[in-house]
Amino acid sequence: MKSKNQPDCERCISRKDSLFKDLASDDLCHLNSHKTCNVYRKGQVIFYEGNSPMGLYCVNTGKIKIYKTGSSGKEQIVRLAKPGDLLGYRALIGDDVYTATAEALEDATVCFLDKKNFQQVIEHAPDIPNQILRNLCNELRDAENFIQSMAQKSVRERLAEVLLILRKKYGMDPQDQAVLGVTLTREDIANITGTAIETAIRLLSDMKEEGLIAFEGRRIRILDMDGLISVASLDH
Amino acid sequence: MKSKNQPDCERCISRKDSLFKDLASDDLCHLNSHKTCNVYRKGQVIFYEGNSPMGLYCVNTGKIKIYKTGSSGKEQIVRLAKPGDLLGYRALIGDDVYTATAEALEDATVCFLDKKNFQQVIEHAPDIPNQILRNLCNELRDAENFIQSMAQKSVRERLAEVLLILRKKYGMDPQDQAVLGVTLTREDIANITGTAIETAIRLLSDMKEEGLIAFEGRRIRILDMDGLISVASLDH
DNA sequence: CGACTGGTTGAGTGGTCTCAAGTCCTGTGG
DNA sequence: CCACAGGACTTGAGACCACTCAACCAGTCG
Repeated sequence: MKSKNQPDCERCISRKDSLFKDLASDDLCHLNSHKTCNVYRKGQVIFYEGNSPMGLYCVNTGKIKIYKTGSSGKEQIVRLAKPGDLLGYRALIGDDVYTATAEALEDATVCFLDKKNFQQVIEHAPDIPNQILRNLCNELRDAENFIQSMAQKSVRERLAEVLLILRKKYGMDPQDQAVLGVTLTREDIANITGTAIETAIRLLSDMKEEGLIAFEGRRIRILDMDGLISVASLDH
Repeated sequence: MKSKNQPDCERCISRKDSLFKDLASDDLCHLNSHKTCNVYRKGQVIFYEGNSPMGLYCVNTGKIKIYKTGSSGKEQIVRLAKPGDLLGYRALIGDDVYTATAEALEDATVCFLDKKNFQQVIEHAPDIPNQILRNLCNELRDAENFIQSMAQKSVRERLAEVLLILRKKYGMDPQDQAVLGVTLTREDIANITGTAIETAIRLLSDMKEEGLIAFEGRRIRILDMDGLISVASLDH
């Protein structure tokens, strides 16, 4: 899985979105020389729920899902990651095992920085913990919002909300600004929404009938953003 | 609402459970002289969802619920607090408004430290952000666990889980180690579990019939801990 | 060509919600 | 002291949303 050509952090296009965006040139060099970078094919796992963290992952390219597996075997996706996002720092900082599994939604390159070198990078860039702090605050807010949605909204509302979350997280297709910038299987969509596959399919079809969205293969075109927003919060 | 006798941080019994447990004596003095302490009666609100944070709250005595209000007016309790817990730091650090309301479940004293003094205390005790970081990690983990429960478990399972969470958070009655250390209304229990009041009551009654728990007024006695644990995760 | 994965639709069941009625308890005022 | 009001709690009945099971289709890959 080890890639031959290690990406250069200094030239990394996703770095501008990451915690390391303000790193000085020589610290960046240190980071660069101590990281290892791996390629994961679609469906491969970056780390498993229950395992101990050895370091920090940084997504270079590709999209990742982070999910928990229930006793019945059903996945619940609790977070999504894109280039520039860090993975596994909750367990690392909290001195905990991974409480979820990270899996590539599409072919991805993910850099790895071990615990010791992460500490060293932090010493050179003391603002990084602050940024992680803010990151965690946002994730906690999102998580609590989602708890409320799960508790109080119908599946239809949540499904519309999930489409809006996907848009916010991954943006739109650069070639076509009305098409979601991520393609997921129906199963993944159901596993974010927290519903059965069949229910997700039925409700997506309903939205298609209502002219809110359209399907183009696995891609989803948003036809009526305001309509989606209103379904996500007001109906019921 | 201002209390006459400001509690002394140096003697604060809840401080040993808080972020300030390792503060040096003179820093503690600074903290002490810059905080204000208020008494809230049962049902009174410490801060409201949507408002901007002015500082940090620290629970001295009493129990607090933190909840979000849905469009239908129904509360979803997303967190609980006890003496020693900090409130409002997510919004403060994340430079965000409060995304939930904090309300006293019983008469409570809550200290307040404004933003500026909080910064000063941090400068004197640089380990505090690290502790906040770890705190956030734990809260995020708990929140993600709860998302999974909401998504995949039946109300019955979640209700048993909530009883276990209450036990973990508030412990047992010091007078009687089999009785939960917190008394909530059925409505609050329903609002943590994410269900209707009537459903919560029905399922609690079922558990009583099954000999898992017993009611003593509003207090809940746990008769079969292992049984509860198995209901919380295995049944379905 | 089969096997397999992802997607779709139908039918039936049941868990959970809502509405409604009624009881119990506590505090308050006459 | 009693009557009453109001809040918390309980139970019943009916409706409906969402789940499960099952069958089937379309595309892909070896």
